[in-house]
Amino acid sequence: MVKNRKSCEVPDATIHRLPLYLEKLKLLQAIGVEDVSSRQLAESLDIKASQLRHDFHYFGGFSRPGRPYQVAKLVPALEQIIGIAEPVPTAIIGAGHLGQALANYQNLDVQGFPVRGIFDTNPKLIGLEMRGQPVRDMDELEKVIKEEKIRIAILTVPSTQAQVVANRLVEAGIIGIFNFAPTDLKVPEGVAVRNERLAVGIMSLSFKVKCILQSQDEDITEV
Amino acid sequence: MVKNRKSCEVPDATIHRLPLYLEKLKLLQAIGVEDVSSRQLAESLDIKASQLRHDFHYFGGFSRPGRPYQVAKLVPALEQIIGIAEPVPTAIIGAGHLGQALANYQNLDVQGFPVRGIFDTNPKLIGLEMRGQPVRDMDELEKVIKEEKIRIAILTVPSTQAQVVANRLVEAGIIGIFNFAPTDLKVPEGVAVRNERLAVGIMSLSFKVKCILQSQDEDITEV
DNA sequence: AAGTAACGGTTAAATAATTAACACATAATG
DNA sequence: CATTATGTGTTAATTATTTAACCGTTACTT
Repeated sequence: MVKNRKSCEVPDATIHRLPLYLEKLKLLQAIGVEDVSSRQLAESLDIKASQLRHDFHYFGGFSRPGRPYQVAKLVPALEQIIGIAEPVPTAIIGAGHLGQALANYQNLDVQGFPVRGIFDTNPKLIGLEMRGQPVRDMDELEKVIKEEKIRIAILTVPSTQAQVVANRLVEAGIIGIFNFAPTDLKVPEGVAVRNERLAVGIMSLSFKVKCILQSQDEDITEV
Repeated sequence: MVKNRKSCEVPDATIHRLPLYLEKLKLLQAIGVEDVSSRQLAESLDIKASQLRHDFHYFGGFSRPGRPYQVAKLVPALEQIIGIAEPVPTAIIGAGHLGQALANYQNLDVQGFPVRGIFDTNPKLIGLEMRGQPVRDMDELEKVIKEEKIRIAILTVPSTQAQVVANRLVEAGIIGIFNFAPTDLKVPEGVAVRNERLAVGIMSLSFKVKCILQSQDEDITEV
C-alpha cells in the first residue's frame, strides 16, 4: 500500500489545515448542507480554493471532476486521514490549573480525544473528579495507559519535570505528546511531539501590536 | 525612520522564532554566559546557523563580523523588537477553567505580560482572586482597559460569545487579541488576532501518530 | 607582525509552499 | 442534443522560505 506511506509525506502547513477543513465541514453538516465546492469551503476559511484542492490532492480524490464535494463523504474521509475515525483515548499528565482546564474542556471529547486518565503527584489533587474521571496517582500511570490503550498524552507538568515524565510516557507506550511545558523534549524516533508554547503565541502577537502602534505613530507624524 | 516600517515586513516564520531565541538567550544569561555564536545558539535550538543570522538580518546588525553575539546586548534588543521592553499590561476575558489557568500562569508575568484585569459575567466567579487580581464584572471592562492602558486581551469565552466580546474589546481600544475560542474573529484593520486552536494542535499530532502506527505495521509485514 | 581560525553580515542558490492555469467531466438548459 | 456553467484533479508558475556560499573583520597564535 504505497498510498499510506505517501500520505504521510505531507507538508506541515497542509496538516494544520486539515482540522480546519474538518471543523467547517462538520458545521455545514450540522445545518444540513450536503454538497460544497472547493471555492465555497475555501472562501469560508479565507484561503484560496486552489490551495484546498492542492491539499486534498495529497490524499487522492474526494470527488470527481465536475461534481462538488459531498459533505457526508468528506467528513469521515478527513477523520480517517487525521486518525480520529475511532476515538483516540488520551491522558492528561499534570492536574494543575492548565491540566484541569483541559480536562474540563468538553471539546476534547467531542473532537475525538476522550480523556481516559488524569494524573498528578500532588496528594491534594488525587481523587478529585473532573468530567467523571478521577485524578490518579502517577503510580498508576503505566497500568492505566496499558489498560485503556492510551497512545496520546497531554503534558501539563512544570517544565522542570517535563523531560522525566516524557521519558516515562514513552517507556509506557505513548507515541504522541502534546507538550505545554516550555521545554524541548528529547524523544526517540517513532514518537511525535507537538509543543504548544503559549509564550510564543502571545509574543508574536505582541510583535504585531508593536508594528500597528508604530505605523499609527507614523501616520500621525506624516499628517 | 524607514527601519521601523521595514522591520514589520518580516515572515511569520521568523517572528515565531524570535521568542525562542529570546528564551534561550535568557537561559544562557541566567547561567552567566556572556558571548554566543550564531552556530552555538542555532544548534541548541535545532536550526541552521544561517537561518538565525538571516532572521536577525531583518533587524540590522546585532554584532559585528568576527565577533560573536553578546548576550547582554541581544536580550534587550530582542525584547525591543518583540515589543516587551516595557511590560505589556494584559487582560483576560473569561474566567472559566482556561481563563483561570492562564491567570495563574506565572510565566505570563515573567515574560512581560502582567495581567491587569480578569473579566467574566458569571456572578459566582466575580470577586474571586487570582494572583492578586479580582475577577471583575464585564461592566468594568472599558473602564479598566482605559485606566490600565491595556492593549492586549486574552479571549477565553465560549465561542458563541467570542465575536460579540471581540467587538467590544476593539471598541475599547484593544489592538491585539489572543483568541482561544474556536471561532474566526472578524476584526477591523489595525487589530491583530492570533488564534490558538487546541483542537488543531492535537489533531495534527494525531495525524503523525497515525503515520507512525502505519509505518510500524508496514515494517512488520515487510519482515 | 604575519598567519590563522572563527565569526557575523550579506547575497546567491536551493527548496518548499502557494497560487494560478488548464484539461476534462458533469449536469442543467434551451 | 448541443451548449454553457460549474466543478475537480492535476500540472505549471509564482512566490516565500530556508540553506549555503562568500566576504571582510576580528582576535589569537606563533
